[in-house]
Amino acid sequence: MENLNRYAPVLEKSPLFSGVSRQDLFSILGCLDPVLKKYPKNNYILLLGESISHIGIVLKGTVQLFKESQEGNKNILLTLHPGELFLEAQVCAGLEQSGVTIYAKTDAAVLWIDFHHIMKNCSSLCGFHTKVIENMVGTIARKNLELNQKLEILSQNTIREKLLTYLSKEQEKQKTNPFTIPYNRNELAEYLSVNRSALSRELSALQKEGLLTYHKDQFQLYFLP
Amino acid sequence: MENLNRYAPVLEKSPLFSGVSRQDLFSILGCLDPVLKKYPKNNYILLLGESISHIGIVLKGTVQLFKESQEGNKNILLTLHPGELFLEAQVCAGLEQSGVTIYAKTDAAVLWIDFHHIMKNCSSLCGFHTKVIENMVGTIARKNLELNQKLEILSQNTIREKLLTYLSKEQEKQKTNPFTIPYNRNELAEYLSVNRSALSRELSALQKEGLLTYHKDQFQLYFLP
DNA sequence: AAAATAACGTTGCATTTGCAACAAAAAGGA
DNA sequence: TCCTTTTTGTTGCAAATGCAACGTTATTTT
Repeated sequence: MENLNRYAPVLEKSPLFSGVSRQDLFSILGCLDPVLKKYPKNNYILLLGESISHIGIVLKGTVQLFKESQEGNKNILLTLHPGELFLEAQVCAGLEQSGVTIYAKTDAAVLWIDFHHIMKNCSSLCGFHTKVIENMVGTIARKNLELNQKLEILSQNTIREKLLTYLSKEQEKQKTNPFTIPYNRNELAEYLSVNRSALSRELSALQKEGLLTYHKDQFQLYFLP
Repeated sequence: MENLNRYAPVLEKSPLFSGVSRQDLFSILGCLDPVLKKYPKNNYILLLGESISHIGIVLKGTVQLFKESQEGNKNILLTLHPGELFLEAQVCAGLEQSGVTIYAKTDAAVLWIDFHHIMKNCSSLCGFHTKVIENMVGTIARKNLELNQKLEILSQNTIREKLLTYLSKEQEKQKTNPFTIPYNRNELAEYLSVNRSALSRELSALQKEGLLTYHKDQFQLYFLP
């Protein structure tokens, strides 16, 4: 548990513990029986098909979720940063095996918490537990809305429309106009499920037409979303 | 509350109350302070932008969720039947205004339950509450996985792959081999976000190649998923 | 039954996209 | 600094897709 002290700032700002004071945080953690694990850069955290019973909290580093097809193609589903949860939907839905692959893009640390420990009220800490459960529901619900947004992007039928939909949403989220996206070209192409060179082609066409400018992962839009 | 008696069978089989006996059901309902409302055929249940604080349970009729674009195009997101929940993700995520329009396709009845009443344990009924909360989390989490499945389908890059992915999943779900899909061609094309005639073209190609046979909404697969 | 409507399949053509190969630019290492 | 590796842009070509128009088959209505 002492090891966890250094991650207290991350845990405090984690959506799972939002609204919980640092003191209460450690009371709750003592009750949730969490497991801290560390993963070196470019190592797998969880493989497709492995059994799952715990939800994960990223404490350090960048963690990516992939969907692998039988042919071995990898498709980025999510990129996670410290404080964020993963596997919570699968575990809460009662899945027993992972349908995704999880990967440490940088050196990473993950806190694993058994789902049943979260849902079962222990007698002494009901108040805290209620808050944690509420936070977990909220987290899953927000992820739900995010998935809906990605569906909206992927259901556009041209690369141009996918790009404009994605960039608009990203710009609205960040509320600044030159803004930075969290993907390089390859990753963006994977995220949008399109060919990388076709994506580059479309980007320069959009720039030529004056709809936007970009450099690397910096974008500026010249149209109203 | 008496009015609710006639809807007990629907409520019992609703995912929100699964595993709850009829007796307990009414205890819980007394504590959740639900509001029953009826809507005539072809009337709006909720407009875009209206404030939301309650989750809905369809008690009777067919209810449709629409996404409206700025241009006014309406896009069916979901068609709901008795027992099913709606707005649960939006409300649990803390959204205060609706991003969708909801509509009574037939005469309908809806039970509205304040989200905060679900999450706040009342002193006397903790056991029931825990079950209801668990059900709600599970429902949102499963919807989450469904969205992930649709994302997997839409992230395939050819119509052929989208079709085969969709049909495989549908076949596995139904576990019978000549099986029936819930869409006609137009709806299937919309679901897969592809052109209808291109879809037909691909279907007959697949049939010609012996991978499957079909007639209307009946499909039979000749490959192992 | 006849007529009208809707659903589905087919096809030619224009556009979009994927693919591959290569060039240019940027980043990282020795 | 120089060299290597990675990232990004460019382009020709083939394949896939959207689009539109039309014919056929099912379904519904009168």
